[in-house]
Amino acid sequence: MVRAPCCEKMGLKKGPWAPEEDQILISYIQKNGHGNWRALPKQAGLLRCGKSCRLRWMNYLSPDIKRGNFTKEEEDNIIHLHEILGNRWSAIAEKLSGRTDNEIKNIWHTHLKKRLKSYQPPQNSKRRSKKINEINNFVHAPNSPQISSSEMSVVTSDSLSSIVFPSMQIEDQILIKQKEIDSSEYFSKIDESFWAEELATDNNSNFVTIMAGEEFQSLDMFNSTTILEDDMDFLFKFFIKAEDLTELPEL
DNA sequence: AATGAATACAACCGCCTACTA
DNA sequence: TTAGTAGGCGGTTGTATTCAT
Repeated sequence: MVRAPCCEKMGLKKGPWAPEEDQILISYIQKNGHGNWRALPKQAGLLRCGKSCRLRWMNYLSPDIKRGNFTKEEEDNIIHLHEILGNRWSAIAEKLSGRTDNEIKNIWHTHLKKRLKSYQPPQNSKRRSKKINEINNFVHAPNSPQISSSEMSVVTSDSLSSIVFPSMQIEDQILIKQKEIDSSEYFSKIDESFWAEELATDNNSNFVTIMAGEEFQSLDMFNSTTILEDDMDFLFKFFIKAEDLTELPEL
């Protein structure tokens, strides 16, 4: 099947939008809405293709769009969501009201990527692989310890309560969490010398609980008890974030 | 002041998916 | 079931602006 080009007709305008074109588009949509983007330019009297109109409205003209510079909080939100969602810009945009996927994509490429340059996850380290094996072996051991109710109460009653409720999606947990910490501080601190001391599973709820010193943090993130390399990346970063709240010793 | 490099961001391109006839 | 279409998405490009020399 051959897809027809967006702008079949010759003479349709491309490039930056003129203020007059913006005004025509705004007026038309305010009056008639935008049910059919393909038909819209003809009905509105614009020499643009429907796709171009849609893009202009969605990314620039819509009244729902928040203009102006990104706040520090918004930038932190993007960084954390990108850790979870990757380059799914529209999914990230859904979590940031008033910001478009295009805008978020742009700010990622121009600002935020650089901010994270200092953080390099320990990809191929022997220590890292060994630790993952240890953890997986531990998790699958028939006599894996169970989380006691007293341990769980520690998890859910202190400052970490917002990130451990099993009914919440992990993205929501992060969204709450990210409001409380400053990402620029901890990314530079990460190195592979910092790991959980022990790990235990709750077989009933698929919880993974990391124990470090006197503190316990629980992550409702695995549907299976196998910890994969990718999970570990996430777990690693997540744990570092949790560290900010629990005041673990300096690295 | 001139100019080349770097940056910012709006807009486009092409692919994918959902929907419909 | 299949072909065609519209809308949505992520990657990329083009151009205006800012910065550095």
